[in-house]
Amino acid sequence: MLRAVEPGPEGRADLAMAMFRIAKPLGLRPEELALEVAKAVPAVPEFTEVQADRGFVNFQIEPRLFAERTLASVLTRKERFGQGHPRPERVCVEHTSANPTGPLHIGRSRNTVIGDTLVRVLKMAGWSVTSQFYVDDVGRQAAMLVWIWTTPVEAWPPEVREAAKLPPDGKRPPDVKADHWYGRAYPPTAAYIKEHPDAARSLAELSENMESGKLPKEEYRRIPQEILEAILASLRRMNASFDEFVWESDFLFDGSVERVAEKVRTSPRYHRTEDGAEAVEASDMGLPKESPWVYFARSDGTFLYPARDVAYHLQKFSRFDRVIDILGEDHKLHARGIAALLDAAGEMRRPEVLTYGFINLPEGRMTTRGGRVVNLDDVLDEAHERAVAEVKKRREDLSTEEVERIAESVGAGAVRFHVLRVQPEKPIVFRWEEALSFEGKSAPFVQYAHARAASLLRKAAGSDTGPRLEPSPPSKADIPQAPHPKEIALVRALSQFPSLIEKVAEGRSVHLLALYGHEVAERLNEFYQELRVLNSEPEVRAFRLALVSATRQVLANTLGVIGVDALERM
RNA sequence: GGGCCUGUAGCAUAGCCCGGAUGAUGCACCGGCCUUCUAAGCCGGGGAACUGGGGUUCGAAUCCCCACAGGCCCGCCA
Repeated sequence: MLRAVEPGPEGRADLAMAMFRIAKPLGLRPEELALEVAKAVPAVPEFTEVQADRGFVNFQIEPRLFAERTLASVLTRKERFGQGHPRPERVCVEHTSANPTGPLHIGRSRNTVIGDTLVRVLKMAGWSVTSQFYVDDVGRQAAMLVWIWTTPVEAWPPEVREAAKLPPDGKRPPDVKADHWYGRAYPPTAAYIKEHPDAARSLAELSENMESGKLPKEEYRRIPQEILEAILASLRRMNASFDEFVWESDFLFDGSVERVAEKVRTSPRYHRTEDGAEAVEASDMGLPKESPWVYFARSDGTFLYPARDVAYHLQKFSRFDRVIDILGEDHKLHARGIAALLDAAGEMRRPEVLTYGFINLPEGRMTTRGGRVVNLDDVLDEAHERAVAEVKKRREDLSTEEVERIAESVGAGAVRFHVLRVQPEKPIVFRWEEALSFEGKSAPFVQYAHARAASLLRKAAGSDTGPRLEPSPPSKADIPQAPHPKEIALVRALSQFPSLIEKVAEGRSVHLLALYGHEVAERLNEFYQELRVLNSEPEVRAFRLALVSATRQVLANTLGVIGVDALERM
């Protein structure tokens, strides 16, 4: 694709056209063609200057008109600035879907940050979006939770009891969240079962009773449910939430898994091993040639996870036009297996799979069983604590409650922004100092710019404790003959928001939103440093107030899309 | 061994899909700026032949091939 007109280099041109490609077939020198073209462009009010420069045709945009149109658009559309036209398709975004066996670690939070941000940006772009969390309450790890926690603590295997480090009375202290509490026994139980075949057998039996419905689901969902609630509480701190929860076991009981299996058995891909295990052949769908099998049922007849996941996806396709899954890169191959099973089940549609790289620690990969994990809650708590110290350092006038509230927004925002700003496929090495940075490319930097703008607007309206001034769009007469370069740069940044939303929604490149937020904040800070607003000359005051108001709005919209609180003061 | 992804200043990143005009930003470093709108800020400076090697092109960080390095995966687990 040939992009005829593109942004020119900073300071030289607002828009530029390269002549090289066009010049060649015409047998002309690009430099000459540029001169010709520049001469031929008719004078329009949008451009102040059209010039040839070494094979490029450079355009300068008329700043007053540009400012007038941009500010009018922002100030009339307000929180809807950037909103795309409604689109008829329904989209489902499944993300996070963490097994409710313990607390979320920071690595898994990347799934949430990417997924929740994508949901927000797709909504802004005009899609109707439903977010789903797939709750795994089937299989070994779910059974393990039931197995250990329905047994009185005194009856636990001693090594499990010791490794779980429960208090002497074995009761959960009120300040310990359910995910952290139940999660304690999980790794030692897993280790114990590995060592003890008899335990493994009784676990398998329990698992079977769960799947067959002998054990009522209310019974075995109790603990996963509690853990899930606790996980959701942590996610809420990061402004992430879900529209729907889909329980894996439901597909077992409504017969949909069985129906999938029946369909698949008629497929040419279908394969049954000598032992009676069932699989599908998928060497043509990216599975390794050495083991092209996607197993969906064990030889004892019980179903494997892929069978349930396919049933789940068929349900998604029955309700949605587009299905997006956010997965860790370790699930890439499984996603191909699901695609193969969907194919065998006669479903031609495929989920769009977005994968992201792991968050590792400087000393290596995070492992729950090795005890080398950083929990999301710990990161959020630490972020909160550091933010409290920062806020107190600069604001002595605020109440304790307000300091707490601001610190929570700043801390959680910093964490979310830190994870968001990196292109998803890149691995991240988690370092505390970087994750909890409150300056530079960070959420607090953007929040700070928003708070500055908000403060200016309140003061312009009369009082720092009152409502913000809401200027109407400036008329051309209000706009200075020659706006300051800092003003133009700011207008230019604001004008890019709608097309950015479009681009991010289209390409699912959510990290660009964080970068854009930083960009706008930086432009505002530069403007703020150089030019006065409140006590400026009367001929520019109205324009600057409108510019500040528009900037605040765009910052608020950007922060809204990335899921970070836009603060009035900090 | 095979497959997918990544490799850009001391560190962390954007740009790569869709090739263009002196490679952008943050942290760190050096030097400035709080008696007027919040210094979580601003201004200035040093620091990169974009992992290496070939190729395509008027032009390559960007496209193609090879090599090297790192991440992830290759279960009748989920």
